Amino acid sequence: MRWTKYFLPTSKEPPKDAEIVSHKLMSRAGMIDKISSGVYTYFPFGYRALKKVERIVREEMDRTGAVEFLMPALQPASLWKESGRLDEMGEEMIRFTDRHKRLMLFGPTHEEIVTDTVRKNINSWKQLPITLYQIQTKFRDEMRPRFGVVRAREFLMKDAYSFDRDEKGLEESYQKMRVAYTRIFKRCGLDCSIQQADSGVIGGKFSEEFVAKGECPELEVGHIFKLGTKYSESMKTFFIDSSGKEAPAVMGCYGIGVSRIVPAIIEGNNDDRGIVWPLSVAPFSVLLVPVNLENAAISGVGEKLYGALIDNGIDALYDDRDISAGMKFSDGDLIGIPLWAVIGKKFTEKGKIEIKIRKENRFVEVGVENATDWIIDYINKEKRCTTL
RNA sequence: CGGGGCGUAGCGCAGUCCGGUUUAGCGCGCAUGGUUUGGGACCAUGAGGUCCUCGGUUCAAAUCCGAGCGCCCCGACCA
Repeated sequence: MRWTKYFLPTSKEPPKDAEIVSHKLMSRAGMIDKISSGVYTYFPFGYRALKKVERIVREEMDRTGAVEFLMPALQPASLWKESGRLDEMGEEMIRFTDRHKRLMLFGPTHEEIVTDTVRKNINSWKQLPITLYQIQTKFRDEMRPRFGVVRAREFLMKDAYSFDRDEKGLEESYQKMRVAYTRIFKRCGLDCSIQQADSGVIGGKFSEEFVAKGECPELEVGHIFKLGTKYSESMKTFFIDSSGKEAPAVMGCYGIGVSRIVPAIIEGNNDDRGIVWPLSVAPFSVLLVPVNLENAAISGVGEKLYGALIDNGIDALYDDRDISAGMKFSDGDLIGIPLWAVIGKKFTEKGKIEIKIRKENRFVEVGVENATDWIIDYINKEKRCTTL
């Protein structure tokens, strides 16, 4: 991507309402833009980070054998009446009456829908166990949104629901998810602890939450629940077991605040100059910095290197703006791309590209012809470390 | 939802107490021209405003009064 063709508005000053470092940096680095209290637009740079996280989540969920699908954000209140949660959820749930005077809501979570799906389509023990998941926008009318996208009223969530024949099966499904969660957060560069938690409105008998470390008092980035038969009993989700008797499916549900992971990563990966992305979730892997575009030799090599990186499938951002070197470096630090390839002084003096490793603040000089290979090697090496 | 604060150019703010030299300013950003080009450069010129909205007081309102809307902070709440 060429910076001049991209939409990446950076700024020196954080917005006045930003309190925590991740919120300040996400705003300054042109990742998000507040539209209303707790409601944000993801700008392209922020959206890329979100998609990187989403991909890791998806890969790890698929690895457990969970099956991806998509439920509606818009839901009829009637299903919630059935489960008994219509009154329980209160004002946090965004409700409205449609033109037919039917009470509708924007889903804050999806136990009711998925339970309905399973009761209509699964009736034998042979079809179990199954775990379904989706990555979708959730709506919660938080009393007090804050910390940027950390506690928003509209946010992206991965929610998974397991259905088992019995308690033993639930235990297995639950443990699979627990392992997957650990892998997901590790791959995202998050340092998480697992704590036993209150199950709240979701209910069930046991739950654990994954809490990311950082100055931010929130997060919690994931929460897994053993629901048991709370929903399957109230919503009559029964199957015929191997002895021919009717039994309620034993459920678990597992949430990850996908959009919350992004600020959590930044909380743990920044310095006084800006974000320091882990390679696994960085919006771009490489930042290409030609120091002076009016120097034909520099811009020539810049173009060549950019082309070579793109041809090799490396997601590179080419800073082709005609601005001072200082500005490029400052913006580069702010947006925190892991690898930089600087074409400047060392190039005009001795034909070397300077590769900066952002997190180590270390420079490596590489000959022009070796730069692409060096970068590819580095990226592959890092990938091996973080894929486990 | 209780308590507090704020709303003036794209962003950050001063001016509001004490109404009138204010043509409503400053910094950043933006545009044009020139000098620059390894850590947010400099000079010159310029564009950009329903002073949150509505109503009231007054000869006169960004400034005083009332209502509304929006945003933030503290608390309570939060799969």
